Amino acid sequence: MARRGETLELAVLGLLHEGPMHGYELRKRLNLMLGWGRVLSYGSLYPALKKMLRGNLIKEVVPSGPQSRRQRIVYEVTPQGTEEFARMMSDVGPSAWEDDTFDIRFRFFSSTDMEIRLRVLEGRRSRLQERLDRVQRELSMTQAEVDRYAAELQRHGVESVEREVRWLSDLINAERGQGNQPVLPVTSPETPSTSTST
Amino acid sequence: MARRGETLELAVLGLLHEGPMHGYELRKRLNLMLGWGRVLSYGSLYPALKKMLRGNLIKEVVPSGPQSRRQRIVYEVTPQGTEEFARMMSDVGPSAWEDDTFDIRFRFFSSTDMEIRLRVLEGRRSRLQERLDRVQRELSMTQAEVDRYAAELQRHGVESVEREVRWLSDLINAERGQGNQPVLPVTSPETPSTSTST
DNA sequence: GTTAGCATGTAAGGAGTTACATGATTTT
DNA sequence: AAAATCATGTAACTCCTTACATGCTAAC
Repeated sequence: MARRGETLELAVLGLLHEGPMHGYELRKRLNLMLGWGRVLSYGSLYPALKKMLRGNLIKEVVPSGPQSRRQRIVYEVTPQGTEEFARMMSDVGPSAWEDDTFDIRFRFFSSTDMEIRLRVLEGRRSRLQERLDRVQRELSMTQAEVDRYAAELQRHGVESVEREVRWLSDLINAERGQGNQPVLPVTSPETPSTSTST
Repeated sequence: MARRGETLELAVLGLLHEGPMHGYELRKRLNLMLGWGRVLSYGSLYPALKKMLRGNLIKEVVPSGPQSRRQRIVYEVTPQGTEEFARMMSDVGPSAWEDDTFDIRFRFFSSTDMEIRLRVLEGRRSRLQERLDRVQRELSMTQAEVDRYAAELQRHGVESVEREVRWLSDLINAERGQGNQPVLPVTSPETPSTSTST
């Protein structure tokens, strides 16, 4: 059911699976992936880490060297953490193709199997398709007086979403054709606007 | 200084300037513009309307017809509301080119003059450019082991932001060349990836 | 040795969601 | 007349940010 707030946990567990890290470092990496603009504050991160410590998902690493270079607290994943991460990744509910969550799941796709990946990609795609349909429908009703800038914003928005749909479709094909072709997914030099008229 | 939370107020005032509306209707329109996926809950909207009522930014409209078709409460903007809206729109601070806020400001660009519009567009553009630079810089450092999916996500992200930068540039040019050309801004069939190497 | 930036943390508060609760109007 | 959906509202809670507070370590 993926309660809200698992997003950060998922991201942290994913990153820690790539190696032990301290909070400050985690934040830097999270900021690179989280929503492309947002920055995560310490006020969110540290309490979350504390909570995960209490839940035994992660544990503090005792630095092996003699002089410990104390102060920074390095975390690593516990077996329970690994289990929980796997559970979260394979728990494909509607929230998995939400804007925020999708990126994080995608980022850690290597940790799941193709079946899950396909379900997430396809879920995301139909979610976007729904949005397009909804806007298109809504647009044909309000048609009357349209502000110039409002219209331009709609146009650009629709185009962006259509673009992401194409991206997802390419990825889905790549996953399906996996084994035959080189799996480097796409980088198509922009599909030349395959008529998207109503 | 645009305190956070003015976003919704701005959107509501903007919409109400296009005509009186009741809350339910407002929500529908807000959902079409707000963040392209998010839906605004009543738990946000109605308290916000109450607050704006108290602040005299909007007022209830007494339905003119004889049988009032009661139940829905139609709002319209007060002179103070118009004033406040103008103030907000011309208050161009860093928050004006934040993801959420930018779209709403753009949506109501018709209500401001070119000077403001240009400042918002240019601000947004440099904000995006900063992001790109930051990622590019960060990317050259972490270069080591890159996960396939992580890399693909980065690639797609960078491409999307670059795309938006081009869009903004076109709009800026359209604003500047305003009066000469027909101002319908662009719809360029995808600039063929002008090398964005370091 | 002092400034700059690394590193961790907490408390208060904002903005919005969920869930709940209710009643009117339109459709079937 | 029942069901659907329009329409408004409130209370509790969640997630996150801001602002504050503190100490270590590296550079100059």
